[in-house]
Amino acid sequence: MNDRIVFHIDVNSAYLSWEAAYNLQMGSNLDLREVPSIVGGDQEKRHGIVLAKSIPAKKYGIRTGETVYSALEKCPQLIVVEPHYERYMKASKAMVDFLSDYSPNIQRYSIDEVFLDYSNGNLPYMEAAQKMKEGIKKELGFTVNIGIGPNKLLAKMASDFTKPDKIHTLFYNEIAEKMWPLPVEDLFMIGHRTKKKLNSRGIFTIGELAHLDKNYVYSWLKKPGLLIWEYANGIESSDVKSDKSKVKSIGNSTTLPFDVTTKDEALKVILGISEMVGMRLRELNMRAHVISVSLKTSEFFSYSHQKKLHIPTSSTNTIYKTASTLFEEMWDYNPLRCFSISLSSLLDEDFIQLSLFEDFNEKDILLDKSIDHIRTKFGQDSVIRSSFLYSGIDPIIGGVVAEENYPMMSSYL
DNA sequence: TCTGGGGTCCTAGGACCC
DNA sequence: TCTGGGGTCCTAGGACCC
Repeated sequence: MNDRIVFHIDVNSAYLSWEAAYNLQMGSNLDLREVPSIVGGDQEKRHGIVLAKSIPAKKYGIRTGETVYSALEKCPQLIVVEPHYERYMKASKAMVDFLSDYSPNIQRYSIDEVFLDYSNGNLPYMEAAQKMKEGIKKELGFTVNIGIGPNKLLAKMASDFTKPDKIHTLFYNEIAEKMWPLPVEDLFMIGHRTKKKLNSRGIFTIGELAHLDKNYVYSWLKKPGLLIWEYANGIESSDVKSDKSKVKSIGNSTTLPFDVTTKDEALKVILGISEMVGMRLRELNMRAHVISVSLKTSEFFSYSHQKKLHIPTSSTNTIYKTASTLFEEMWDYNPLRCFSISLSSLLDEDFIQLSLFEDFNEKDILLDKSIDHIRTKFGQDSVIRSSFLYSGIDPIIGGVVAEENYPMMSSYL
C-alpha cells in the first residue's frame, strides 16, 4: 500500500468566525470571537437554537444545538447574532479556492470542512499545513484547525484535538497515545445513543472499544458496530473525492412561527415546500421515484409517510398532490409545528427519456420549467400562486442557501 | 421555557414470489 | 395441513453527521 497524507481542514467556530470577520471588515471594532457570543436563530420564529458559539461563550457551558433561551440563562450578557448563510457560502468558497493552490484533490465535506489529499504535495506536509493555516488567517480573516493523517478518519480526528488555530497529526503509531485515551463519544460516528450503549457495557474510551473482539462488536451492534470498531483502530480507506458525488435525496422543511391546526393551512405549507423541492430537483435535471412527508407535532412527536410513484416525476403538481394525499392519510389533527418533504430514489432525466416511461405530466413539467426560468430571471416571488396571497404562509418554503448548490456531505467518509 | 435545516445510511417487518 | 426458506421490494423509524 502506498502511504497517503490526508489533511482535514476545519474552520474554527465557522459561522461565528465568519460573522466576526465580516463585521470587522465592515468597520466594527468588536471582534465577536473575543466576547461571549453566538450565532443563533430567531426565537420569535421558533428557530431559537445555538448554531455556533465563541470560545468565551463556551466557557459558560453553552453548547451548539441548545436553545438560545437556555444559552441566555447561562450568560445574560451574551451577544446573539442572526445567521447569514450567503456570507458563509462565500467564505467557504473562498477557502476552497485558496486551498486549491495546494492540491487538485479536495473534497468539500461540508460548508466548513474540507479533506485535501497531500500525498503528492511539493512541500513537507507540516510546512504546507503551516502555510495554509497562516494564509487563510491573513487573506480571509479566520482561523482553521488542520488535522494530518494517513486517512480521512484519522485526519478528521486530529483536527478536533485542541482548538483554535492549531495543526495536529495522527499517524498509526500515534493512535495509542493520542486517540485511545479519549472518551468513546469523541470518535466520529459515536453519538448519544451509541455512547450510552457502550458505557452500559463498561466501554468508556476509544481504546477500550478498539480492543474488543471484532465479532463480538458485530453481533452486538451490527454494521455500525463494525464501522466504529474499525474507526477506533484507525482503519478507514475511502478516497478524497474531488468530483461531486451523485445527490441521493432532496428535502426541505420548515418550522412555522405558529402551530398549524387546519387542513387548509397545512396544504398551503405543503404546496410551498413542493415548489421548492420541485425547483431544486429540476435544476439538477433529475426526477424522483419516492416522495416522503414528515410532520412534527407541537409536542415534538415526529412521524412520516412515503410513497413510491409508478413513474418518476419532477412536476411540482405531482409532488404536491402526492404529498397532500400522504398528509391526509397520516394527520391525526394534532397541532403541527414542522413540515418536511423529501424526494429520493432520484434518476437522471436523460435516463428517463431513453427509458420506456411515458410521463403523463409532460405538460406540467414544461410549465414548471418556464416558471423556473422566470423566477431565476426576475426573482423568486415574481410568480406566486394566488392562494398564498394574504395567507401568512410563504409561497416558496425552504432553501437555506440560495443560488449555489450546497456541497455534498455524508455522515460516512 | 424552549427546542433549525439539510443530508446519508441502516434495520426490521410485512408483502409477495419462487 | 401440522409446513420451509430465500430473495426482493416497500415502508417506517432511527442513528449519525455538519
